[in-house]
Amino acid sequence: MVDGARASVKDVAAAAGVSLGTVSNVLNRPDRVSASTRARVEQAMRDLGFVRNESARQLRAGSSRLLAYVMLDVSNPFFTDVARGIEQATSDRDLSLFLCTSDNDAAREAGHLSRLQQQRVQGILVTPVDPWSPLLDEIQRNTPLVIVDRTRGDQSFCSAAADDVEGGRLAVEHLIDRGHSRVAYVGGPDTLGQVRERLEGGRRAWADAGLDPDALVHVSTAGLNFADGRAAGERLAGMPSRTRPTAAYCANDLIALGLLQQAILSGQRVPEDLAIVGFDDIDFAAAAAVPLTSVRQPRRELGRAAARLLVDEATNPEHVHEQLTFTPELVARASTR
Amino acid sequence: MVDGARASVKDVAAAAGVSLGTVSNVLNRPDRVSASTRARVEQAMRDLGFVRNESARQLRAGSSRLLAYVMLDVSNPFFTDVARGIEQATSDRDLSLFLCTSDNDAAREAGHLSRLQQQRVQGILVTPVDPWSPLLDEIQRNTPLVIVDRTRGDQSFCSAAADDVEGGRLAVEHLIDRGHSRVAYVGGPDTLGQVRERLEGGRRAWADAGLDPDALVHVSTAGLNFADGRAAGERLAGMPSRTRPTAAYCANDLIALGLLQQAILSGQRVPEDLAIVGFDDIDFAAAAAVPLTSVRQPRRELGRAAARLLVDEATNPEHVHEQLTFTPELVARASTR
DNA sequence: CGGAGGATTTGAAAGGTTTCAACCCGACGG
DNA sequence: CCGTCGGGTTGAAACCTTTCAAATCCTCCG
Repeated sequence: MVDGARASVKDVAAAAGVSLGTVSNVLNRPDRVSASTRARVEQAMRDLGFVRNESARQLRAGSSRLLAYVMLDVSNPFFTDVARGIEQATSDRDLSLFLCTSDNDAAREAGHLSRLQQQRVQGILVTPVDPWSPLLDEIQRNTPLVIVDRTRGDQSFCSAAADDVEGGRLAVEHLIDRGHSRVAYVGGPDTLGQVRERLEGGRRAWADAGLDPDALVHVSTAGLNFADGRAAGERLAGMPSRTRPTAAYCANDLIALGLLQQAILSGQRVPEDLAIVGFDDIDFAAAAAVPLTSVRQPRRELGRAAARLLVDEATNPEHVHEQLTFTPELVARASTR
Repeated sequence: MVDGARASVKDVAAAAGVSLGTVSNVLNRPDRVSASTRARVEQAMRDLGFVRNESARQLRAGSSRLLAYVMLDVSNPFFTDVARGIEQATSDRDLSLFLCTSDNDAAREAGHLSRLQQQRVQGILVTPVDPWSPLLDEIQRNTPLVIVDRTRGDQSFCSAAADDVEGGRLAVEHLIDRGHSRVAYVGGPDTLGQVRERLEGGRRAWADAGLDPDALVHVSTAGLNFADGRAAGERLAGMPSRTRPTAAYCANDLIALGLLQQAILSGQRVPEDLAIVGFDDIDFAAAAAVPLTSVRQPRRELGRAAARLLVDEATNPEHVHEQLTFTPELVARASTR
């Protein structure tokens, strides 16, 4: 209805013929102002196209209704599902959620974290590139922060994550049950704690079954994407058939799907020639042409729980850090049947 | 290094023994302050753990360095790819990008838009639930706004989108070339302009080839997801084989993938029994077990272009709205071969 | 008709930063 | 030795809201 310069409460007050305080009351405690005045003020707001200036509000009131989730990789459906879980838990409480993406880059992550801190957001959820980064401690001095899908061993942060060791155990036990005795673990880089833990769990199951440790080979990949899975598939296919693993346990579903595609392209049958287990159970896993056996993490629930922890940390003065661990679950499908 | 109460410029000034204005200069025009003073101030900042209050900065300075993209559906890789394109274009200019997700819900979209407006973000990119919503016009009165992956017919907004009619034509021409004469268009709901346009293009190709209009059947779905694709697959499979289409052209890749899976599960061979064409060419399309023929949209480029338009709208006083249209391209793969 | 008490409304102060005109001071030219 | 110049520095004003104690208005009771 109007031009460039934005109307302020003052303008609205003038237009409605009331004082500044009354306009603010209409905005924040509408019950305290008489119906007729309120109507007049609201009309004036519409006429002038008034939009509350959140910066000023926040500056004075000192609180923001903003949460943020700094995600590692938007392109991985696992993280977008977690984000939806978070959103579910926050929309009830009329908090709004902003998503940022670090794209696995520590510098970008740092940039986002520091901007969020400057914005004085209520709290931050983050799946960090490196959970041990001292930057996280620094942020937490001012801003509630919860780690998602990762943990530190100590009690220094709230976190919500799945038990990766247990997940690895489930995956490999399943393959052992299916009679496999030469298995590849496909994943990397080893700098990721998660990649190591998922392997560790697998190794334990392997050892418990009394199998030859050397028959569980680690095929290391550069990252955790599709393309990495395909590349690993080629390497696997290149192995002499005597020593070639009959099953692959992958550090996540993207890798598993890449591997699956490569296997099919090169004429292998899944699961007869190569059984495949993924990790995360993203929707695309069930929907793959050979539906993928995968270790399911409760992604939505992970997000919801993390959001709850954050809200508690932000609002409850007696908050103590809590490390939630979710138990994963094996979903058997055609790729190992 | 310190406790609850946050240090302000004033505290820093006191600690460093300088005036308030000098601290601000260190922050904003470091060249104007002598090296020794600057060092002293910076040390004080570190000691006190000073974090600039962005609300106050923005309130006074009047400008924010924030952009936001309100996306329709985080779970659709198409949109996350667009988001990455946007991010590419913005990170150069030290703008930071926040992502919001409307999840196809007009009310949530409205909430996000209005909050962003209140935050006085520099500009908003949005893939709206309904491009004709008057809310968009209202927002644009105050805040630069660019429509992504949709357009209005008129000149009222900047937008960047692909030519959906042309895409539909490509898809159907391809199927005609492959000898199909009974084709299903799978997609919905029809309230989406995009769903209609992609069909429209297909119809034109169909008509140009002089084929019977009734042989291009519209299998309508409730939404554009995986599950919708599977459901459509079941309906297709239930048709008597005489009239059953030999090919499906899907409104997007998620539907196509769902359909593909359903087809394979029910024992059909793709493409022999059912050829499938998708739309968008998301990464999962190429990686499906039967790699999917799809109409590629330049997703990253779409994002980048939209971001450029937005920056221009936000900074160039002589800005005129521009509607960018990208030409899609057919990528033929095994699912139609 | 006076006054009590509750419902409304008012207006100034405060919140942390940036901006900008004014000020200070040492150096340099004359 | 004076005047000027310019780099550094200062401090008050301004940005827009919210908050809160104080003022005002009404209604009702005695």
